[in-house]
Parts: sequence; C-alpha cells; structure tokens
Amino acid sequence: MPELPEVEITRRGIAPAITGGAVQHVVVRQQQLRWPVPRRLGRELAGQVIERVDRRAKFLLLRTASGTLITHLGMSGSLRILPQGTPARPHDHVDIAFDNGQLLRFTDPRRFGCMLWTRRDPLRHRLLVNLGPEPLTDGFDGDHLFARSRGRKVAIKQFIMTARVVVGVGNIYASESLFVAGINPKRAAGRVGAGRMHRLACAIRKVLSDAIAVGGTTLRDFTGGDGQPGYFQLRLAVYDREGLPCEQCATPVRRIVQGQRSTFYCPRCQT
DNA sequence: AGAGGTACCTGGCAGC
DNA sequence: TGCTGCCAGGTACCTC
Repeated sequence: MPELPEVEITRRGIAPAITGGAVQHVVVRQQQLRWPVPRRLGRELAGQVIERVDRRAKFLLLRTASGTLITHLGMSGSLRILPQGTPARPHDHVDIAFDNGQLLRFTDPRRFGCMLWTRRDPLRHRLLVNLGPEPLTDGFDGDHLFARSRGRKVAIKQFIMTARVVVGVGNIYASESLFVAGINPKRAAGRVGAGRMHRLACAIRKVLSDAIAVGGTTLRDFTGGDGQPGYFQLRLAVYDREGLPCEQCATPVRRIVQGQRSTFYCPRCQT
C-alpha cells in the first residue's frame, strides 16, 4: 500500500494525536511481522512520552526519551488513530494505548511491515544507516543521480528504486517520475546524461510532493493516519494504464516486467 | 561491486 | 459456486 507519500500522510495524521502523549500499554496480537516484534516492546514503551514522530525513507520513528519505535508499513500496512476500546479486526496486530484515551493501531494483512525498538540513535540502526538521501531535501539532485549511476548497467527504473541511491521511490512513483522526465525505464542508468538526470531528479521531487499535497494515491483501501481515506487520488499518468492512450501522444501505454515488478511507460514519449 | 533472483504473507480477482 | 493461478504498494538477503 504505502509509498513515501502515503507514509508521510500517515505521519502527519498520527503525529498530532500522539505527540506529547504517554503510552499506557501495548497489545501485541501477532508477533510475527517482517521481523518478530520484540517481547520487551510493551515494557519499554509503557509510561514513555512520544516526543516526536519522524520519518526516514518509509520508516516512521516514534521517539521517546528512552528509545525509539521504528516501524515500517511494508506493502499492506497502516497506522490509525482510534478510540480505545475499538474492537480488533483481523490483521490488527499491534495496539499502542495512550493515557488520553487514544489508540494507535497497526494493521497489516501481509505482515511485511515491522515494529522494532532501539535505545540508540535510530539513524544508526542497521535498517537506516545505509540509506541514500531523502528525495525532498537538499541532499538529492541530478548531480547525485548522475555521479552514482556512472558505469551502472542496471535499468534506470530499478536504479531509482534502490534505497542506497535515493529513498522513497516505490514502484508506482518510479514509473510516474520516468514518464514526467521522458526517460525510457529500460535505459541503462549509466547511459542517462547529466541533463536528463537533472530532469529526473526534478520529476521525482514533483511527483512525490504532488502526491503528498493531495493526500496520497488511493490504491485499494489506503487510509491516512487520521482514518480519512485518501480519496483525493492523484491522477496517475501511466501506472496501471496498460493499453490506455498516453495523455501526451495517445500511444497505448505499455506494461513490462523489470525485476519481477510491473513497469508502465509510453514507448513514444519516453526514450 | 554489481546483477539477479528468492523470500517473507494474505487477499482480491480473472478465468475456467 | 468454487477452484486455480496470478497479481499486488517493500526490501533484506542470498548466490553468482
């Protein structure tokens, strides 16, 4: 479900409800997520005040004075604020109850998400320490993409989905960004010139920030952290539009598979 | 070092 | 109606 915009929407949805709140107790119904939920999570969190809710890549960081909850929504996860006492439904794996009566509920049918705890600087955690720059901050631009891609034969689409290169570009927005930049997704990363890399970096920024501005892309049942469905669907130019006319030239949008993931592009506009 | 494939898991849907 | 097979937003980890 979530790409970076959806994770950011979730962060903005839950942060006002839980920042400054003290954790009353934690209920873990399903410990087997991507990695096991630590048994000590409830003990560590009980009584702690959430000082900030940060995001790094697609990880959400719930910071307290004694440690940080690191969570990821995987493919199908969501975090929502609910009133305490809301009955749990299937796949509601973790509840964090707050002393103000609120409940932060983690739901994840496919269980590719995670909930971990660290007492150390979370940015030095093994899952975060090797991540590339955030696409919406200053450390990311065309020069960075150009420098990192020289000599690389991997397809540009897979290159921009590599977390060590840049974080937060998932399967949907990779296709969309390449369409905006007019680059064929099959092109070797090392054979995209500096000017086009600049355009690509701009396209990634624009696609992601537009998606955040409209509340994420609605796919199936995505809902933001405030429980409001992401109804304001960003119109996607190519993703999931196989055979439909390109909005620029009317050529049918093509679907291919790269690295076992679907890619959509216009064979005429993207070279 | 880089490229490519596998693994984790469930649900929805098309096709028969 | 019910079965089978395929597809899905992510990413760590394995081998070659």
